[in-house]
Formats: sequence, C-alpha cells, structure tokens
Amino acid sequence: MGKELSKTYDPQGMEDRIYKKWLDKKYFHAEADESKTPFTIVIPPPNITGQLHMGHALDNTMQDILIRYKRMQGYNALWQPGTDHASIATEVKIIETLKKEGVAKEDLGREKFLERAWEWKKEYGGRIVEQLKKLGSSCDWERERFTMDEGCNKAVTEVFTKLYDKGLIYKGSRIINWCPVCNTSISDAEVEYEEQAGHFWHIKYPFINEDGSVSDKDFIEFATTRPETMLGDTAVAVNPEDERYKHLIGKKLMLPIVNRELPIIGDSYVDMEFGTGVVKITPGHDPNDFEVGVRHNLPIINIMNDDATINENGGKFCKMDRYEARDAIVKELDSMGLLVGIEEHVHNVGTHDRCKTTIEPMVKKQWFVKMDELIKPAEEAVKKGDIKLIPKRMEKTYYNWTGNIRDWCISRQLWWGHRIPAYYCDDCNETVVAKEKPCKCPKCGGSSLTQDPDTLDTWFSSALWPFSTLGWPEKTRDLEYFYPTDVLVTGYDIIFFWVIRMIFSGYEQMGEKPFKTVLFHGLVRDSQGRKMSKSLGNGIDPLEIINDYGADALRLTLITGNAPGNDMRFYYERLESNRNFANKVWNASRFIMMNMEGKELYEPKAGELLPVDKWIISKLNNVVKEVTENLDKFELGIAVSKVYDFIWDEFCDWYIEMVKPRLYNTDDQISQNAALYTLKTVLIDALKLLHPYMPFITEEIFCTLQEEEESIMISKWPEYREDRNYESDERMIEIIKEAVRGIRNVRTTMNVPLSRKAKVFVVSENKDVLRAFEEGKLFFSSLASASELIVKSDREGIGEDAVSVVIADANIYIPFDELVDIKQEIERLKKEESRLAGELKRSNSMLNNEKFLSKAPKEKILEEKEKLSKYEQMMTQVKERLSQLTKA
RNA sequence: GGGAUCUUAGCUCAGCUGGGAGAGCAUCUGCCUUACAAGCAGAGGGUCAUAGGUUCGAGCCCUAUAGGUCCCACCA
Repeated sequence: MGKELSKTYDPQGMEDRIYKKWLDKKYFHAEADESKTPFTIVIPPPNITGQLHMGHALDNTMQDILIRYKRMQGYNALWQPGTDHASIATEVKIIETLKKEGVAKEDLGREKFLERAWEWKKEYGGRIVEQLKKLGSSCDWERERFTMDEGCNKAVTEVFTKLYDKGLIYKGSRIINWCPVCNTSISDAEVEYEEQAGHFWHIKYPFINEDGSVSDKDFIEFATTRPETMLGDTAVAVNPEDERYKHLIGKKLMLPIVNRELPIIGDSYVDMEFGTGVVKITPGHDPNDFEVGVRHNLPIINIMNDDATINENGGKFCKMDRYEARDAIVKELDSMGLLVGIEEHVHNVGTHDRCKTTIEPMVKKQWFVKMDELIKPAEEAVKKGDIKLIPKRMEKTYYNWTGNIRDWCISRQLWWGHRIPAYYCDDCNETVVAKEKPCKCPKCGGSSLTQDPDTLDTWFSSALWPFSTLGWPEKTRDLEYFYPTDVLVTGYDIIFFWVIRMIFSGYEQMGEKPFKTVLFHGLVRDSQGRKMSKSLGNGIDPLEIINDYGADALRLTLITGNAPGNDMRFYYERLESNRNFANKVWNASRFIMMNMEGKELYEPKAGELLPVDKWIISKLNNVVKEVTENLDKFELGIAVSKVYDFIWDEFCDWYIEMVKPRLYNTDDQISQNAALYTLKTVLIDALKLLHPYMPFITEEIFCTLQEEEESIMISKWPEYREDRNYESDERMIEIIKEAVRGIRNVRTTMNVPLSRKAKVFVVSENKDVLRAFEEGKLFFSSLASASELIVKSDREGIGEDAVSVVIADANIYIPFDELVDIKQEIERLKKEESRLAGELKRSNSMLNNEKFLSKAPKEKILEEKEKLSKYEQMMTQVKERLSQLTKA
C-alpha cells in the first residue's frame, strides 16, 4: 500500500485532476457497438450566451447520475453534448456590444454582423462547456455539437423543405406577436402574460343616419383598454342573441377622428355579460378581432410601424409612439364629447419573455408550421405510454398544449440563426423552397432570385436535436444504434418550447419517438423561495459553490430532499451537511486504509466471518437491491439517501465501532482479517453505489484503496446476491444494538460518565440470544462502557439495586454500586411501564377486533401477534422489576 | 374561466402501490473515546390545514372549505 489519502478532505485540486484523468482515458466516449446495449441521453443544449446556473447544475447532475449508473451496469452509455445558438439571445448580446462601439446592426450589414456573431461564439460559446466539466459531467465531448454546425444546418434545411413539400409549412398573412424592441415576430409560447394596472376607457361612436349624416344624439357605447387601436377599427360587434342590440346589426357608425364608416356586425364572440356588450373590432391589432375579421370579411388596417409608432394610416398621430398616441386620442375624444368615462382596470398584458416589452399583435406575412396533423402522433405517444413522463402529472400539462395547439410561427426577423431556405424570383415573384439556391426561376426562367431574409425560431433546430446530433439526415450507424434515446432530463418550464416539439419532430422525421422517458425537474430557488434572477441579484453561482465545497457536495445537495418535479430551495446548511458527509466518507476510508497498512488480506474461509460481519454484508446487500430499484424508477433522491444512511449510520457508527477491538487485537489474525476484509469489500460496494452522485471523492478513494484498479467509473455496479442474505445474524445484531442503546440511554439519564465502567449482566432464557451476547461481548466495553459482560440464564447473584434495561428478548442489569437512586429508577421503570401499556392497549384492541381479524391480510395479523407477545414479555419483566424495587 | 400542486417538528422538506410519523438544520445535555468537533452519545419537539366520507385500518384514497404557489386561456 503505497498511496494514502491526505489527512483532510479537500475537494479543491482533486476534482480537476480526476476529471482530466477521465478525459485522458476516454471513459466518456461511446462508439456504436452491437454487442452491447446502448443507453443514450442527449443534453438539453445550453445557450452559448449562457453561464452555468443552478438550473443547469441540477439538470446535468441528474443526467450524469443516470449515465454513470448505466455505464457501470455495463450499458454502452452515451451522453451526447452540445450547445444552442440561441438566436435571439445571442443577437441581442451582439447588438449590445455593437452599441458600445456606437454601431447599429444595420450599419454593419448582415454579413459583417454574422462574422461578429461567429467570433463571439468562438470566444464565449465554450465557456459553459468548461463549466459543465467542473460539475463532473461525463459527456462524450468528442461528439460535441452545435445547433448551427454543418450537420444541424443540413437537418434544418431537410426538415424545412420536406415539411414545405408536404404542405405542412406555409407562408401566410396572419396575426402574430410582434416585439417592437427586438424587432421580430415571436411564437405564442414566447409571450408571457403579466397582470398590469390599466384603464378602461368608455367611449361612444355616433350612428350614421339614413340620409348619410352623422347623428349628434344617437351613439353606441363600449369600453377599451387600448383606445389608440381605434385608428384601425373596421367594425363594431354585438352578440346576435343580444336583445338590446340585435336590431342594430347592419347599421352604420362613424369612426371619429378618422371618419371611417363602420358596420355593426353580429358575432357570438361578444360576451353579453361583459361591459356594455359592445366591442370595437380592430382586426389588425388584436388576435380575437382578427378572427372576427376573417369571419366577416373585414378590412385589415395596420396602423403601426415595426417600432410601435403610429404609421401613416394614423393620420395626424403618425410617428407618435403607441402610448403617446393613446393619450392624444383620449384627449381628442374627450374634447369631442365622445369620452364617457375612465375606469381603473387590472388586465393581463402580453410581454416578450426575453425583454419584457409589451408585445404588439400585428398582421404580417410569416412562415408557419401547420400543427393539427403533426401533433396527433405526439399526443398518442404519451396516451399509449410509448413515452413516459415523470412525474405523471406532467401529462396533463402536455395534453393541455396538444389539445389547444395553434400553428407555430417559425420565422424571425433576425440574422443570427438558420436562414429560411425560400427564394423569391425577382422577376415574377415566384416562391421556391429548396435545399440549395436555384439557378433560375422554375416558373419564368428568370435568373435572379433572392433568399428570404428571415431566420428560423431557435427551437426549430432544437426540435431536431435528438436525431440531428446522431447524424440525421444521413443514415448513420450511430443513428441506427443510439436512436431512440432513452431519457430526456429537463425542466418543466420548457415542456412547450422543446419537449413537445422534439416529440412531434421525432415521429415525423424518424417515424419513431425521440426518447422513451422524460424526467422533469423543478426550479432551484433561493432560500426564501424566490426565483434566482439577475435583476434580484439573488443568484447563487454553482462555480463558487464548487470552489468552496466541492462538486460532490453540490451534486448531492441538488439531488436530495425534494420530490421529483418539485421546485427546491437552495440552503447553505444543506450544502454544508453534505460536505460533512463527504468528509465522513473520506475519514472512514482513511481509517480502514490505516488499518490495512502492511497486511495481506485474504477472502475469509467458511466460518471465519463473525455474525457482525455477516450483518453488515447482509445490510449492504439489501441497500444494493433497493438502490438499484429506486434508480430504475428514476427515484434519484430516495436512492442516494439510502446510501447516505447506510454509510453513516450502519457502517460508520455501528460496524466500524463494533469491529475496532478486533482490529487492535493482534492475537487473533483470523478475526482481524475477517473484519478488515469485510470493511474493505463493504466500503468498495458502498463507494460504487455513491459514485454516480459523488464521482470525484469516490474515485479518489477507490483508486487509493486498490492501486490495481483503474477507475471506479468503469467498475461493475454491485448486484443483489441471495447468498449474502444473513437474516438470523441480522436479527441477533439488532438485539445487541438495542441493548447497547438501552445501556447508553440509562447511563445518560443517570448521569454516569463514560469513565465510570460498570459490569453488565444479561439475563435471557433464549439460547440464541445468550449466544449472540456471548459472541458480542467485545462490543460492550467500547460501545457501552462495560467493564465486563456476564451472560446468564437467571438473575441469581445480581444485586437488587442494579439498574435494569428491558429489551424484547433479554433483561439487562447494571449494578452501579453506590450511585443508584432507587426512586429515580422506579420513576424510569414506571415511564417504561406506561409506554408499554399504551402499546399493549393498541395491539390488543386490534387483535380483539373481529373485523380486523377477518379482513386484514394474514401477514399483518401475524405481525401484530408477534408484537403483542413481545410487549407482553417486556411488560412482565418491567412489572417484576418494579415489585422487587418497591419491596426493597 | 380551466388545470396542476402544496399545506407534516422551530425552519426547509422526505414519506413509493393505505398497516405503528422521518431526515437535515436549529434547540437542550454530556463527551477533545488514538478515522472524523466538518465529530460521537443521548434528549425534547408533530390532533400530518379544516370538516365530512370510504375502509377492519387514512399523512396517503374520495368530497367540500380555507390559504399559498404555478401553468394555460385572455373578457374587448
């Protein structure tokens, strides 16, 4: 044994060294190999603009745990990494940097701008990847991809042209969400509704009389939250069922200021109960009004420029900002006597999720994906259980979207992204969608074609990620072998943006699901439950945490103490306690290695293992079974807490302590070897169980403990073995633990210092129990400060004034000589008596209940009977003891 | 308006298909026992939100109520 562990656990330095070793050894790399079963995870590609935050840390820890677990189980585990170009986020970043130089995007021009963007990507795109490595992520970095690399670009063009040819992508004038700051359209999913205090302006429009004159006494009144849109009004609507108004349908109104004739139309969209039951219709700037307009063939008037100032259709308000125009229009209506009143009103305003600007609905020519057919197999897949969502409740959220899907607006007026492969003939305006720019127009033969300037929604390429990263559209061996992937791990917040779109894209392009299971996690919040955000400044930097506490402690903290899919709060206290756990593992290992120093261990021969050795082996065996089951059910937190408890409670606090006397006794080499061998083998398996969660510390210990081993990450995952089940030994050791606990308890209540040793008598009629204590004699001096343990079948010769501890199968007496306070002892026993009386009452009432006896399962009844007899036995002992004491 | 979810110890949360309430931190009491004070041993602390129901049996299943969080819809 040449190497040893440093005196204290210090993750710093160790982690980088180990990660480098893994990389050098290429342990993360996976190759298609038909002799092995693949297990594949594709990473949710982080944005190249991103910095590692706690959400990433959680997401990637979960993936790494699954990958490492499966790899150890012998699967050909591939964790496919990569990054996302994040079109809008990146474009905004570049514009910001340009702004500092005093340059506008348009001044630079498209080509130069893209050059800058690529430079930016080169410089910062790798940052997050390096940060993921700090976390211990075992991604196959040789396969790192980028959503705008050659292969992904090809996939995007392929999908676009295919969908276009099938009629599933179309270009059309529809009402879309426009961000006046980012100057682009956005999809419905990118709109975030925010409750805002606003106003309800009550306004009236005058009727046009039969003779064509504008009435000065007949008006129709309604309310609006956005009076400026009146500039684009092309009708006023009432509900055709509405008795108050239905006779007015067909009549004409005069739109004030603009002086446009408006028809009164009837449409069931109008809610009779709400407001005055009259709605002004602005098809150009309201999605609902747009629908009404389509039904009634109303003209669409766009009153705004792209920056949300009023355009020439707004007459004298032209060039005013939308809010400026609002004030001006209200003022003018008021002066005309058409403003009836103003009311406070709280309403939801759609904002752009990225920049929080209030979006402006506008009618524009954009590209859309037709969703109604595409979504069907995606919905089916989850319904049939072909794709499993964990936790299951996410299915409802999923159906909520699939059931109400609208066509997906995919074109963006941005430069950074996949440019739409559509070309327009400069001569005849024909549209050609093709993978390559055509040489001439197929319609008129003109040779001058211009590509559509728009780019695609960033999620268009991420939707293809599970197969584009494996080589699609080429029919690669990787694709054949690793697809469909096994698990997708992601936050529930992007189920609509990403998960659903990957699913329908997988079925459409591959004819097969992209993954079998989706494992959702929640948000990591601060200790007060708030979202971590830049503006609040409450974000906790994972890299700082890794630096101070180690990646292992961070990983454990993120995985434990919360249910799947729930949000969690980040607490330094928990981080610290997990760091302490790492320290515990470290020191226990150090202790074992110290004792192994200079010894040649051999596998104990039959009969050489003592009951306590078999007990811990048996315990471990069960933990192996349970942890494996939990992991297979994706119960990551439950699994590791079992390992945690096993290592700390059973292994460190009991087994190591119980075994110490044997380690220090050089007279019995056989027993010493058995103990050391057990210590070592149990530790190794425990480390393996822990490795997916705490990869660094387990690797360091594993390799120091056995220099012949190369790495724990390629070692074999422990398996449950029937021959390692020692039930009777387990039972006996549990009795001894109970006795030790009882003695300790009595000692503290009686204030007996550890230094004062005392004799301990064990009296039992059960031969097995007596033998167990006989064999366990050694434990009692170190664990219970016993000077001597005397095992007897009767209580003869034990002083009347001894303190007694009653456990199920034995009576334990401790004669403390002069310090026993009989009164206190009676008190203590009486407390015990009343506790037992309660138990007996409960147990008896159950067993006397005929319905329980007739309906409960047999095992339950048997179990209860055993409990009853145990308590009865203990009660007799306590009563006996009490009567002795009260007599004396 | 629709839906999800939560309410368990002082705090933060576990509690898998119903069968005697758990953890970490905090608190209190002893211990520097030669792996670990980032530790060891012991203790206190809960009508599992409320009210009903199903059941031999409910923290867990059902219904209603109250309060919190979130998502979707968008009534102008």
